[in-house]
Amino acid sequence: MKQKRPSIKDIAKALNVSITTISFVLNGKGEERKISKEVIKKIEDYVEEINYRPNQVAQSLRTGKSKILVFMVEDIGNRFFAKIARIIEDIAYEKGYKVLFCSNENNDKRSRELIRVFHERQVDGFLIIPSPGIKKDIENLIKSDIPVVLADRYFEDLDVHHVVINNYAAAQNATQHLIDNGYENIAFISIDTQQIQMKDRARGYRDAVQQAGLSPTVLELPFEEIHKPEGKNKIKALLTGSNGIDSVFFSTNYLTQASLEIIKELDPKLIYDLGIVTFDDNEFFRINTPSITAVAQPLQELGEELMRIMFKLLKKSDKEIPVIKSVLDAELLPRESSEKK
Amino acid sequence: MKQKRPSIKDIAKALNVSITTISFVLNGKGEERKISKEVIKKIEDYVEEINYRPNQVAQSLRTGKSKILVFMVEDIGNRFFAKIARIIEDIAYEKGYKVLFCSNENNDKRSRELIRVFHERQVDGFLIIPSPGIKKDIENLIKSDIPVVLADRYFEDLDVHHVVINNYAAAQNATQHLIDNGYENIAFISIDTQQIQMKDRARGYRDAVQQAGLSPTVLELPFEEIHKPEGKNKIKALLTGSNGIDSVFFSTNYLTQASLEIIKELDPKLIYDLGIVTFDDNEFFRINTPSITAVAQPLQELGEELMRIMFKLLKKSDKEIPVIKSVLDAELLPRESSEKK
DNA sequence: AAGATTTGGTAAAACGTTTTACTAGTTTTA
DNA sequence: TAAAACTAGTAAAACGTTTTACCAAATCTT
Repeated sequence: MKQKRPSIKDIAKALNVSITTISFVLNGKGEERKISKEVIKKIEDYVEEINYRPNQVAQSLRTGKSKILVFMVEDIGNRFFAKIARIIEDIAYEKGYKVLFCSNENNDKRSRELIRVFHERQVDGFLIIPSPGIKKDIENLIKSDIPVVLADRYFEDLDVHHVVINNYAAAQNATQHLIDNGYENIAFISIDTQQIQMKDRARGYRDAVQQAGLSPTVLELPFEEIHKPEGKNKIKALLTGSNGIDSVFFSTNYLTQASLEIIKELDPKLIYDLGIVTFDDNEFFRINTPSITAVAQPLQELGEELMRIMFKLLKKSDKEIPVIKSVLDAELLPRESSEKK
Repeated sequence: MKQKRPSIKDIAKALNVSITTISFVLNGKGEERKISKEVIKKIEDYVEEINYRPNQVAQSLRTGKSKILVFMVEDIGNRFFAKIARIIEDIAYEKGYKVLFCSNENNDKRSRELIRVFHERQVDGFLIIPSPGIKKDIENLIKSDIPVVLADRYFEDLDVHHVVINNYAAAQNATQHLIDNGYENIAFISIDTQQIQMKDRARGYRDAVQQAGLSPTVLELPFEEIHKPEGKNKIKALLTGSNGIDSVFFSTNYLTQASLEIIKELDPKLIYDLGIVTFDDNEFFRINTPSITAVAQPLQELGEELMRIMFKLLKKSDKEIPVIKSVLDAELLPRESSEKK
């Protein structure tokens, strides 16, 4: 019933050749190893006939390569990461690699655990959206000579391949867009973190505001408060306070989402008056009334660039390759929410 | 520099015991196999000290188990699947399993290829959202005695574990909701497919409409037309035609998304007049003005149920387990888009 | 006190590959 | 014509585990 899959040994027995010969033929080394045309043909035909497929686990054990990559993100349920995941998946499969996705919750302990687990499993490379405190772990990973490419953010004092966007310019540009449209009291709502991408966005915002002679208003929420009452209340306070905020720039998609809900709850009319720009685009921003102005990250390009670097590293496992720091440009998509009111 | 990871053999050498003994201890069979307390302690301490981790590839080769599950969806970039993926991921990791996600594009060829590839890789189980024509492949998979659980849809004439929602009731209920709110000319926009979940939704719609003495209007788009001009034009025609449609029930999230865009483009006011209900919820439906009434599938429950069945199968690989057909209830979330106008 | 059982282990095979080192026979070279 | 080189392969080790089958010494049983 449950007959086992044929192995090289079975083929060897059936064809009366050694398993070595078969292995050579299967790996395209037939010519090189001076195996005769007839034997090659005989083996290839038989392999075709019984639909033999090498056992990849055995191959992995022997070669130390698994043809599996890991893509570690904050949350695979989040649109931004899920979309990139899909792009990466497609590229990887084309080249015979599989991708394991995992969510680190932007949590160091969880990141560490995941890295450990996959390192044990001999994955061939890591694509990582790093949580704030795993610099050491990334460093160790690289020391053990396994390809690592970071995405979305990186560590300033650790030389490792990464592809990010120009957060500073994008944020400055987005803020300037609000200024150009006549907004004078622009708030910046962000996450309280030391991560470089957020710090760059804050810098971009601040510089734009200050250069325009306006004064910044910054609200930075702890990551874990975002979906809790504390966080909500802080956002509410900012929007309804006596500070005269006329527009908001959100640094990331889940803040926008949470805030739009609060705005709707607070006063359904408010959304028409408030100027809004957000980081990270979403199909529903186009559909929404008013449609929401967004800084769209180049997801396709980002995924492609990540994989381009990864495959480069996989080819030359040597660290001969100088560190690649790829910086892409985001695109501001002006929509109704940031028009002059 | 690149010192290799310690293996059992290294431990054996260091402690002067056999690798057998170490293996027994590591697998918790120390007591059972009458290994002395001291030896057990010695081994455990040393393992801890050098932070030894067994090579999982070797374990897989030997045991035939990989501790990897596959979750095959239509598109991991789609919110519905990404959210379930996240839930599944969390449950799996808790039990020491990893999950490989892959997107089949609802395409049979791609599904087949993916199943083959992962079967070769000795994954321990498959969670599949099947494309229409892979019944045979699923059947073969089951024959080779590997756990398979289908989700979202199944094949009527193939007895295999699955967890779905009660699409008929949910669609009927959603349609009835529109009827109750005074809509009289309700269109149903769906995908042209023989897949059971869509057929059930269509049935639910038809029955509700007919029981109310109204007449059905159904538009079924070929899957590949959804994001193309052909599809768009058909939707446009339906919405602006002389048929007097006063409301629409969308059978799936990407249709809703595409249509909302068309509606906005066509006439920004239209969305306030048209009654709208959609399958699959989304955070932005709450935020949208008007907020969009949706049939929310119980994602958490769905993921949990899938994994509950999967683990049951993994324990008793025997097919002793009678086929589990789990049917969950979806929840209608009435919002502004379906209110009486 | 002789056989049976228990204790505390160990040796070696096996999982399915890849790869290194070898060989017997044939052909070429000098 | 003897040495060198090539041809067409093969045997066996290795990757790191698990597991079966075994063993010698100690203890128990009658």
